[in-house]
Amino acid sequence: MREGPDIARIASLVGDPARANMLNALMGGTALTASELALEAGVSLPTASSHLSKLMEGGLLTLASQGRHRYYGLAGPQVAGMIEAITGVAEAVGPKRVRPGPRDGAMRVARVCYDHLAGEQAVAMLDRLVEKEILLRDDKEIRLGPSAAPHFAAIGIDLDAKPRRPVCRACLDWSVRRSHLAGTLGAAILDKILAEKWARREKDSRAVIFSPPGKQAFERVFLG
Amino acid sequence: MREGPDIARIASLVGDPARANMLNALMGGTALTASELALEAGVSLPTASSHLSKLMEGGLLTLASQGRHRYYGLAGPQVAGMIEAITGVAEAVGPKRVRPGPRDGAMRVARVCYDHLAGEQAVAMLDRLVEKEILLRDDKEIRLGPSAAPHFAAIGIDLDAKPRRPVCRACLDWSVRRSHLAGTLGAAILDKILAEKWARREKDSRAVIFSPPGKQAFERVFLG
DNA sequence: AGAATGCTTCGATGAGGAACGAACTATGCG
DNA sequence: CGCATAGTTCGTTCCTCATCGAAGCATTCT
Repeated sequence: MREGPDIARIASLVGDPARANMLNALMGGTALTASELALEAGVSLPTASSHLSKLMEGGLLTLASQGRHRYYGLAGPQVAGMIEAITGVAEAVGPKRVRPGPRDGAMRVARVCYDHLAGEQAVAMLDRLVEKEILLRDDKEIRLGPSAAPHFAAIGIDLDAKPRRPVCRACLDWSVRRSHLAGTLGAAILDKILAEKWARREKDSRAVIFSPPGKQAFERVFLG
Repeated sequence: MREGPDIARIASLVGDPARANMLNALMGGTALTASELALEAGVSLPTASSHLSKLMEGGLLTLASQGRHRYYGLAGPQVAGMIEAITGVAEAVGPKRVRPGPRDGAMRVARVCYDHLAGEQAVAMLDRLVEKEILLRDDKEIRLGPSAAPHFAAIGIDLDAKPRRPVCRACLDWSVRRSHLAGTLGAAILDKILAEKWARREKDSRAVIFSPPGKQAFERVFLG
């Protein structure tokens, strides 16, 4: 019985289904609030809170308090790498799905990441907005371009009427490995997509399904 | 509550102290019997047996029956990589020892990861092999370059005489946070290092200690 | 200030699972 | 054959820990 780093302690933190679901959700790269993580894990808020404090104590999470919101995020790339490694083993060992189910395909195309759109559609949209210089990206930051306010106003999105959360944020997309648009603007765009009924959210999933006319409309407005 | 690979199941297998000790012991690369693992984990034989069947069922171990002995070993490099990743997080998160003891120093330089070499030496070796284009790395995959076969043949490593395990694999090194070489090639190189007596294995540890002339020889062959 | 929201703590309940001793199976040795 | 060694299975005991409802803080909105 040798003494080493307490690997069992770390592994058992990930070994609870509720906590595993939370960590999995955080693999998207965005920090999430306790209630979102509770929903994600399928447990009540008190239970989630208990799990979160354990994960914090275990050093797997970081906490950013913003007013009455508390955003939990993965503690770092090393933790993310560990989750990825465990996921890899679980996939290799688990029932080998011959075909990646349709839900997985839909998730890759478009899904909800916290409160904004993620997936191939979202990455394409950000690319196009930057290309048209409506948004400007320096390094890893995204800022509004001069034509941003009128452009979004024309679509029905008012950039000024937003709370103090950052308007633009880059959020790393796990399926495409590139950034998509987060922040209040990202959230407002997702709101519009759902309000216009261009797409609907799959029940009990983060997948977002565009209707054929909805997809056309979306592409006309944001990719045109 | 999404459905994915059952990461909690795998993690909880590692999350029990007794099982974690067993897996840790198997990271040495040699297969061990149930009684040895019981001793290693500090539990009774029946308890160990129960744990071992769970690990088997979870697909983390392989079993080789030889007469009345049953040798348990890690199921593959992927599992070893996962254990390393978890160990890395545990070390990073655990009580930060101000001074990394001498054994830790040796571990950082060179150690056994399942059946191949890890640590700074191993990372440097992979870097050099890629630099010389003997190996090619695309994204996260490593493949043999055109000159690989003759190069390794000259050293006495036959790349064709290998089973169906992948020849090259990247394995994330927790101490350096970069990849080293796993797969059958990684295993063959470790074999050679030990066979040539360039280095010896520390008793009851995964540390690998190079002798001064052995280190020179290793660097001439693999870093030259 | 008061109300509403987001989150944590407390307390009670319950289920899963880790542990071991004893009994059982299998292989090897004289 | 019997005896010893290696390992698994069974049954029981026990304890941890996940879970939730209710109540308690904290922060923001009106």
